[in-house]
Amino acid sequence: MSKSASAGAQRDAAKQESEIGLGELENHLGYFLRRLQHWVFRDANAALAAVDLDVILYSILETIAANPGTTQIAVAGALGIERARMVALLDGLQDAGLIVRARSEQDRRAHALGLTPRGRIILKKANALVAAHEKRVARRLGVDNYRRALAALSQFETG
Amino acid sequence: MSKSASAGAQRDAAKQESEIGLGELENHLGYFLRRLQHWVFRDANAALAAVDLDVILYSILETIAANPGTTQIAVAGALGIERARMVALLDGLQDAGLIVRARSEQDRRAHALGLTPRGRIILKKANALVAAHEKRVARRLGVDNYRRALAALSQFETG
DNA sequence: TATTGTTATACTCTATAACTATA
DNA sequence: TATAGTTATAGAGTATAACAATA
Repeated sequence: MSKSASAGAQRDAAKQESEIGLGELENHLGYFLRRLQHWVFRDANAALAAVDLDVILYSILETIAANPGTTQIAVAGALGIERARMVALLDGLQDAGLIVRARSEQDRRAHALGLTPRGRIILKKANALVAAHEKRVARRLGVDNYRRALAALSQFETG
Repeated sequence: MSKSASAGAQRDAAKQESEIGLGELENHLGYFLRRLQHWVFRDANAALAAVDLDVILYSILETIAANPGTTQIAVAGALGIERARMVALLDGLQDAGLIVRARSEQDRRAHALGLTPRGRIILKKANALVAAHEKRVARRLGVDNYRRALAALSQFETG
């Protein structure tokens, strides 16, 4: 017998998946991107829950850390988030005491973003969790495939 | 001057992106997966709009074509879609006259899914549009990177 | 006039729970 | 008891449009 109903259901689902063909989808990068991303984000979000973050919030913190004093628009552009959505996300990070929004001196329309000391501590913990997650991804994909995928995908230019 | 306000805005956004660093994100596959997937899905959806489909609906049609008589659960499992959501998606395809739901003879709880003649015609057109899209992805990523990415990502096992 | 941050709205997607008919 | 399909609902994400302050 299986360890639990949920484990059994997962196994059955996997079995059914393997019995079904994908047709043309086998030749489409988008299908595999979506499939892998689904797993990667679930694993990363589960890991980051330990510091009350998710992938999006972590990415925002990391981007601010790498670009202190940057603006909401710049972070939104780098991460592909709508600037309208950034507001609520940054509100949350601010309420949690992880970031500060200061008036920019060069352009008083803009907010200069920065991490608080607490933000730096949480980000450091998050980076350790994400590094462990990244190792799981590499192991799951196969270390060689992981390296190839990272090398190939990182050369894609947005625009 | 730029060709239009929109083109100018895009260029400016790209410029700002290139001026911002990504920190640890540069080492994370998930970041690049999301970035590429964003572009790929937008391009594919734009292409499929010509036959009134999007990436999800196209994937469902292709999966049914590759597995005639398959069930809603099996398609949902293969594509990572919730079975609750499949209902409305299949309703749309059925209303458009592209698929049929028949009672399965082996298990009268299940629907045996199939394409209508019109569904086959539309899918054929969609496959041509998607093939052209796939070439754009390959050109944009670089043909070698594209091949490496497809080879690496396709070896990921879900479950 | 254009841009930054903000608010608001509508639509889509995700995650659940519960119901029905079957098994 | 469990599963296939369905309905309903709440939360998150996406896409837009509009406004105030500022450039």
